[in-house]
Amino acid sequence: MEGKEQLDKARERVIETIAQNIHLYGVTPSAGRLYGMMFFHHEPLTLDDMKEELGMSKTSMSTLVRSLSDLKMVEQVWKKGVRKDLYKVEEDWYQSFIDLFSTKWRSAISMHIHAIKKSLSDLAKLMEDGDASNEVKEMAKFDIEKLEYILEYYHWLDRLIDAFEDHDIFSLVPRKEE
Amino acid sequence: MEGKEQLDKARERVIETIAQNIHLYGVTPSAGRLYGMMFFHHEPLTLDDMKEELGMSKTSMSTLVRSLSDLKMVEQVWKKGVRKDLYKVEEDWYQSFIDLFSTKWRSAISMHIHAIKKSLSDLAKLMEDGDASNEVKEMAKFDIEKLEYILEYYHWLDRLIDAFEDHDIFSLVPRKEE
DNA sequence: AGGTTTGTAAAGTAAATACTGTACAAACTA
DNA sequence: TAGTTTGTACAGTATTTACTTTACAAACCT
Repeated sequence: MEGKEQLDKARERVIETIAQNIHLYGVTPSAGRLYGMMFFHHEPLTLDDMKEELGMSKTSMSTLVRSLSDLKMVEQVWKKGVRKDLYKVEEDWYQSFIDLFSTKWRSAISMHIHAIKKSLSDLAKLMEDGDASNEVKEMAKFDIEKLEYILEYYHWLDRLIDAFEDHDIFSLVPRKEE
Repeated sequence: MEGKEQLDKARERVIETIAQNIHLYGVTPSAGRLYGMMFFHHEPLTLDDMKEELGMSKTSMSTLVRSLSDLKMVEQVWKKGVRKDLYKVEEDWYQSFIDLFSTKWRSAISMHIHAIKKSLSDLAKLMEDGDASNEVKEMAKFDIEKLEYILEYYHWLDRLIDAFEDHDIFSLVPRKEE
């Protein structure tokens, strides 16, 4: 197969770039390499295929492919007659990007909102407390202001993710440049 | 100072939530704790203040504060008469979020675009190559298609970040909910 | 100038994470 | 039914990363 080397080199370059930047998705370079390899495979792969391609243990393939699935970057496919689990990359990269935000940021936002609300309520009680020193109340007042500001910010983030999930973002930034 | 305990507890809750989610910014929980602690300090802090507050080494404070500065989450301030370096948190969280994307994604995008363009050009040469087998050319054709697709995607990402940097995003998702 | 103070580089240590090999349960095969 | 195959939990090892201690250069102060 004359020319296969050049082809592989062209692929390798892109795969390695993915591996080096995939930390933005919160996974390791190995996961990036796996993803990149799968990207250039036109057919779905089994764990044994991956093990073969990357020269890593099957256990690693299992855990890496799971982490990519959790991020919706890889999906399982079924093919009749095939017993092994098959996986392929999610082809819609725009959607993958959106899913990344949903999965990674939503939970963080709700944790933050929960913590802030609880603290705000505790501080409100403190402001009512007759025993609390004026000095403390003064600080509490500052904190309440700050917490209200960041609460607003997290609500904004939440609406931002809505805009991605609802694909409203494409009206601001269209998929194709005009 | 009656009530100080409750105040500190309310702060601690928020700080710990930041620490647990700061990995989204690509830094460690310690950096998150530092950031959170600084957030509730109304005055700028020196490295020694931080060391004191967190009970960590001064070297760690230096490296952590630098990583937060790189993300534009913390900024250095000057105060006449004070010899030590002073730092405070960037108050505009919306801007910090935008800066996060600029700093973290821009470089990744340009690396990707560079690699893809190079590989596309190599594959184009391969297609012209008389010696290359038809089988290889067929694969190369597939790869070119895929690479053109993801190149388009990265250009979209680039324009997306423009929309953040230019604050156009606020016309789609306003800061305050109406 | 000499003597401090301040921030960070460099080297070493402790802790966390990534990866492997073994073991086994669940699903399939005959 | 017993015998395979397949995916993953678990335990152990290797590598990486986070943090500390020591050391020192640069800036400041008499």
